[in-house]
Amino acid sequence: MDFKKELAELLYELLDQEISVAELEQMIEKPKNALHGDLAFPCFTLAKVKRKAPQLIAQDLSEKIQSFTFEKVEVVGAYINIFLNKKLVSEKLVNEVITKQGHFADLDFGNGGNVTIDMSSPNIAKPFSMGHLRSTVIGNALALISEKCGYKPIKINHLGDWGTQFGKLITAYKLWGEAEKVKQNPIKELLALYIKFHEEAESEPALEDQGRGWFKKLEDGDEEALHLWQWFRDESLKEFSRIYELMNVQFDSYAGEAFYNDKMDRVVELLEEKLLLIESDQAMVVELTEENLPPCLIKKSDGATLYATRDLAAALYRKENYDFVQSLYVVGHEQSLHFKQLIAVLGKMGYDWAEKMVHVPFGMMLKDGKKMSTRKGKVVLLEEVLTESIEMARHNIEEKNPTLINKDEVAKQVGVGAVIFHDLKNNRMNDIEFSLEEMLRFEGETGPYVQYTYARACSILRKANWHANLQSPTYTNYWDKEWKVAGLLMEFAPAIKRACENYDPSQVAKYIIDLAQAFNKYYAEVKILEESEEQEARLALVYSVMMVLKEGLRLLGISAPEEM
RNA sequence: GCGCCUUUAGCUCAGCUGGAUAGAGCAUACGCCUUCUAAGCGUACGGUCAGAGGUUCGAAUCCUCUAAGGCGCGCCA
Repeated sequence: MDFKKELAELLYELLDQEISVAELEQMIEKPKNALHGDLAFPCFTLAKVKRKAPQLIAQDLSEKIQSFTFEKVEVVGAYINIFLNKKLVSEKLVNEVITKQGHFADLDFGNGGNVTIDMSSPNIAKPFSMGHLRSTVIGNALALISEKCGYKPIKINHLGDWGTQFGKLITAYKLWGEAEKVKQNPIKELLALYIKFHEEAESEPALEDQGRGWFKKLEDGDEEALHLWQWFRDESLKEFSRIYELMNVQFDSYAGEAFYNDKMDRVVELLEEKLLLIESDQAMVVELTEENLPPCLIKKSDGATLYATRDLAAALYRKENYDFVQSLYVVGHEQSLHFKQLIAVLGKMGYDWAEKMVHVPFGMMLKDGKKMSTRKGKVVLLEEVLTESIEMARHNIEEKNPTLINKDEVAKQVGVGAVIFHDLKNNRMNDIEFSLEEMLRFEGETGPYVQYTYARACSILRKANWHANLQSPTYTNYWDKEWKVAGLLMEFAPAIKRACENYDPSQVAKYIIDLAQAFNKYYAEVKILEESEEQEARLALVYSVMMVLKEGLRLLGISAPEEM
């Protein structure tokens, strides 16, 4: 179903095999303006090789291009504009969707290779903020997309369940905490303690030392410290799982930072063996001057380990356990340097797989133009946002479709879908200014818009009592009005490929918006349920759109209600 | 100071490996439900693609510099 390639092969022969098919394929483009056809071949570059005016070359070539696939070949200036045979192509595409259904646009370049995805990774004893939403939602979409491309994703929730903040938290709890209050409202209470610690520490610097002290005890296996830590962790996980359930995100592993506690000595030993570890101001570091990077800190002066140490241990563990062909880290871009260092250290250790590790950075969620800070209590809680969004969806249902049966379920799908889509529709590097209003917008380029389009398509099929028939029907009509929609079906696979290769789910989001827009225009223009000779073909097209929208939403981690 | 990222319509953003008059959504104004879900569709309005050089037949896209904003730069993660 690759018309670009077909054209390239044709041109290859016409141009006396002087330019490779691959190169020609590169030169063929998709015109922005529909008046310019479906494929275009600019002849400027050929002018040099052929030593002939590009317009003449275009004219010359156009006369020789003949194929059943192309219904019209036009020359405009130096461009050859090619119009695909709408009927042939549309029918091919629609029939392919009907036969493959959800597997339409499946790709196989992943070759079954394992891809570990480090994602979500909220911090224990802290609320699940909007910031964590990005990592969760992007990671989940990347997992689904890479699976669609033939990889085997392994989603790892690298929980922030270790580190000096636990020392601080234990200190705070022992000073001001009450067991009852924590039991009643764990995250809120623990967060309050954490904030209080930082407030007090500003005037009482000794607290910081106490915090470090308690963390050291924790690392050394002090019973009281361990007990409190376990308790904080359990309560937090309970709260997180509620959110994951709401968003329909599952993990293959919850191995967080604490999991690597007993695996770090080995890293330090390996570094020593390879003579990479050197002392600097009583701390142990790996110098990265050759790589033009600041040194990577492996051990603090008090002997305690650091983030980098744990991530090295995690990388080794993942390589040994999953033998990944790619290892993704969906982590905010403020940690870019850390990952550069991490990869550089692994490279210095002689692991060639270090280059298979990819930091997938994303912009920050801002509040009033500034980064949200847990310590200052300036966070927006994801659960509250989701709850509001669901309520809003519910409200809309009551207003627009009061007779709907499973209102709660649909409200959940739409509300959550709005939040996820809002996060995924733009380039992940953009910072997002948090705006509840924006997030709860259900019109225009939004998740609910796509879901709504899907529901409309479902509704037509339901009323027509149309079911996919694998007999590969033939259609007698022409596909003029349908062309914009049908032609878009062939863009689905390329969009998925782009999304996978660039770790960019927004490619899929943009594609389904385009398809939904095209379909809604068609829907307004053509009364599909009106009896007509084209009806069978039209219903098949509606089915195709329905299928692709559903699959596109699925790849983003969004479910599609059949009615809303 | 050094490094990374960002800058396109009033706002939020697209623009795939450079190609034909720079596209959506929101907002604003007007229009379209006795007929497939109006969470929709249409029309209008809206642009020195931050600025300056350069490469090219051709630059929002590539290179250099400048400006503005963000993030990071050894014992936090």
